[in-house]
Amino acid sequence: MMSKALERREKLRIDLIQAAERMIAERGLVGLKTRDLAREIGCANGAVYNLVTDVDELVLRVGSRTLHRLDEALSAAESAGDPSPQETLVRIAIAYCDFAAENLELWRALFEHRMAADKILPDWSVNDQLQLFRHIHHPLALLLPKRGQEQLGITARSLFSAVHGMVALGLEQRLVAVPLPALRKEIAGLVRAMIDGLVAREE
Amino acid sequence: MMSKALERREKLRIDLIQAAERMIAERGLVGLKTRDLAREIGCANGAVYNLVTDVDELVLRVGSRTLHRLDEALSAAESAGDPSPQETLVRIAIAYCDFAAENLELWRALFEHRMAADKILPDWSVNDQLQLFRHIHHPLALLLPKRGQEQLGITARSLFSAVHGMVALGLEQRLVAVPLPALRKEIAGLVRAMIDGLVAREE
DNA sequence: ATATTTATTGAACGATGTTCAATTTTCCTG
DNA sequence: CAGGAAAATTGAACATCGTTCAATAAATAT
Repeated sequence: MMSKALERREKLRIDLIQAAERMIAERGLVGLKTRDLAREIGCANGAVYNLVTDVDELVLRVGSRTLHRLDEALSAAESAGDPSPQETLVRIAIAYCDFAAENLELWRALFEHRMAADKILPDWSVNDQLQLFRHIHHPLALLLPKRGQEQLGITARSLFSAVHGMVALGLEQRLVAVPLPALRKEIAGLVRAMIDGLVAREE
Repeated sequence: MMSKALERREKLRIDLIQAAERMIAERGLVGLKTRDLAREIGCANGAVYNLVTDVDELVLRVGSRTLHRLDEALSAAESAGDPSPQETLVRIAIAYCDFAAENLELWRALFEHRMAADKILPDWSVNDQLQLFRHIHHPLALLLPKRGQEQLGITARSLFSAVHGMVALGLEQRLVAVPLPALRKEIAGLVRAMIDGLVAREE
């Protein structure tokens, strides 16, 4: 039942996604071109649309891979080192910063990509994204024991967003680019301050 | 000396920028098309390039207007209400959030727009952007009297970036959209926590 | 008025994402 | 294994962009 053809298709699909990943990493989201992809994986331009319905889908598939790698990086930071919740949250924030710096274009693609407003993004893509807050949730629960799950989720999201903002503007070279070590130090300082403030207000 | 022609040109240029502003506000940065602009201001497609060298320049000009309006909104928030530095900073953060919500596409265009890597952005555009941290700088100086100008500038930038991150991810409809009142409340809470934490660490 | 300088035009160019009829390949059946 | 059905692949064609530029029109200077 189409085994040979399906195999080839599947292999090509993987090649395509990897090629897209390389291309985004090297030239940014705007540097992703179907004709270049086709040439790189050895097929016709139109064949890309046999493997993927859209470039949108392609970008989402690359984004899924990026999110999973990011998830691994945050998991590693979560478990390694000082187990106190404060320092765990600081490590996670620094790990987020480092991942963004080391995977700048792929990380940017996660947020820069805009789909047509009418198209809804698939479930697997949504789930990928929501997993990120998970890492913050647990240490934060230890620090803020009086808060319910709901409130905790919101605060986790806020904390994540705040760090994201520091990384996003910090790595923007358009303005004065902040040197990475300085950025890491700033993030650590502000995360500690936020935690102190949150814990103090809790009591 | 070309007075009639220069007048017309100048009027057209203003029309063009205003039309671009409307178009971005209505359809986002991706909805900005030179042919639509030309039709709207009543000139040929190619004439757009007599008024502006690029669409890049056009986007930057619209961005400059947006930044100035944002600046006004933050200035208003800075002076109105409780003059304590804590509450002033909270008001500025909320004002940033409100401005972003009310000018969503124009505000997004400030950050979504990417120029070709080789092109350098003009001075007037850089200056516009650096003004924003100014609003935070003064109240923060009152709260952290021991810090020098340099350190203060960095912290101001971090605080701004953190709020920016909360607004950016909070207004993203791709994930679970946070209702605006909830977002405002979250921002106020985290800003107060950050300030408390920063002040406590200062001593 | 006429010549010269300048501004405006809109057709054309080169990319780009996407589609689709024609072709080639793969698979199933007798 | 042969040969027709089914499916996959192709690459030319389409629509839409930003951008350019020779030709035209307008404005200014003489």
